[in-house]
Amino acid sequence: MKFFNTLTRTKEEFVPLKPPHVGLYTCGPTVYDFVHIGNLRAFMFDDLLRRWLEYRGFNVTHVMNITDVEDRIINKVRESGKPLKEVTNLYATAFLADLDRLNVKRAHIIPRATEAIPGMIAMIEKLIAGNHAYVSDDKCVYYSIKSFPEYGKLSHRQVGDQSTAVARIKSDDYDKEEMADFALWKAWDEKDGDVKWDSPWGPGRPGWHIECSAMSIQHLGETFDIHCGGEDLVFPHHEDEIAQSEAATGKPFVRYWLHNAHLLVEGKKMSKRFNNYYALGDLLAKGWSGREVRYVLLSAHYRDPLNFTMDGLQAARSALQRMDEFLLKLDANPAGIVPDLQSRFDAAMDDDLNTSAALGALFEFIREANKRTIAASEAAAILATWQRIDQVLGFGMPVKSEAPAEVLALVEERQAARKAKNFKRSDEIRDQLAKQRWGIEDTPKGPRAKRI
RNA sequence: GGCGGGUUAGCCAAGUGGUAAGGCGGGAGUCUGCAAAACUCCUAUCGUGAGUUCGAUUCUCACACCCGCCUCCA
Repeated sequence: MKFFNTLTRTKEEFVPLKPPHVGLYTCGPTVYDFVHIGNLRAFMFDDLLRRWLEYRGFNVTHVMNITDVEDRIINKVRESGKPLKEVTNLYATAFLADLDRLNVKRAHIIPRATEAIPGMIAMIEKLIAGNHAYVSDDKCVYYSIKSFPEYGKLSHRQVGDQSTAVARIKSDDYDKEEMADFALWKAWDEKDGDVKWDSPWGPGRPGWHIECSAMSIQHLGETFDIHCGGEDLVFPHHEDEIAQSEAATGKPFVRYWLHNAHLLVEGKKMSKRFNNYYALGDLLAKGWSGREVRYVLLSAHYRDPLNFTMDGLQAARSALQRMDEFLLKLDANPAGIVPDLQSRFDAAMDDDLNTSAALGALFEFIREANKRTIAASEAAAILATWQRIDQVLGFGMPVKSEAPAEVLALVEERQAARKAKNFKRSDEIRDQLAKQRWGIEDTPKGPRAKRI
């Protein structure tokens, strides 16, 4: 099993620290608004990775944080006049519901930043004691980049490089020793209202990066296996996490860093301005299912930009119908050869989670299987394999819809009309059933009613 | 300006130093009373230019366009 590690920029064989255990930390949302389809791609990727590890027999501990204190949240609190908890609970609850609708597995542990502040303070104290951080005149605490020579190893950039934007930009807001230094603790300000916690440096709130260091270490240990996030988090967020964590513990922080690419919507950067900004709820309101969204999000490799389109959703709907059709008929029909479905699927996924190739293997299998008559014993084997694979893809197995008695009566009536060569009547009945979303297939074994 | 990613058929999207998976859509058939489902065939010289090579879509170098990061955005 190989994964592309951002740290080394190469595909590496994955070997956990303590097999079969795997510690997995994935960056969760900042709950200041409903998540959008781009955010969801990241969480889908986390889910895929976690499912693949479990499929491969690893015992995964999956931790995903919820960031419930941050500038934009504070803005929301101020604008709405509602307490912090109320604002963050609203969006956190909606977020988890979105995950459910996409059939994303819940992380085993979902810590919230505001519940982990003592741990963050302890870590900051450790950093100050080790001369990796300093308290400024404005009562903020900053991390000193120059105290960590390896800073930049994840994002592969040189700090202090005059060509970087960071070096060019002037900061009037904060009292940092060096531009690239980042806040570990932000002193309370009037505009923060009630949002504040006591600390050895006075009231304030934690900086953004420290929460992930504190919470991941608390739940997974000082060195753990995998840390994920969107590619935008590589710098500065994850770079800063490394700096804080390794300076505080003196140990390597994360062994494999995996980052997913962003997506485009209808070929363009997603933006409210382009009218192509979608939350999951927007798509569901248009009649798409979570399953269809899931399919689209899994159809491209996670490290490539994905073009999310309405046409793509339609294509996903058709593709899923093809799968369902195959599976639903399987027990009645059944398998020549269950060729290398499993091995091809496994090989594709082992190669840095190549879902496109994995889906390709599935469809090639469907075509081969559809060509032949399948014995019942083989049908059972196929279904068992498919169910195993679906533990990873998470589309769910199709459920046969049982037609109600009145539909079945019409089906029989139509069949009688056909026997009597009364095709006008039989077509009428078919049209009538179609209006009730029931389709008919005339098979050698007789008519089959199916949901359409 | 720095770093990174991308550019494959109408759309989406894998992949390989020896002329390119899969899905969707479209066209033509088989089957069917007609359909549906399924199956068969057709639907790409892999952004542009040059180089390396017996041979490149795949390697190298330019160029173009797109995208991400470079001040807390997945």
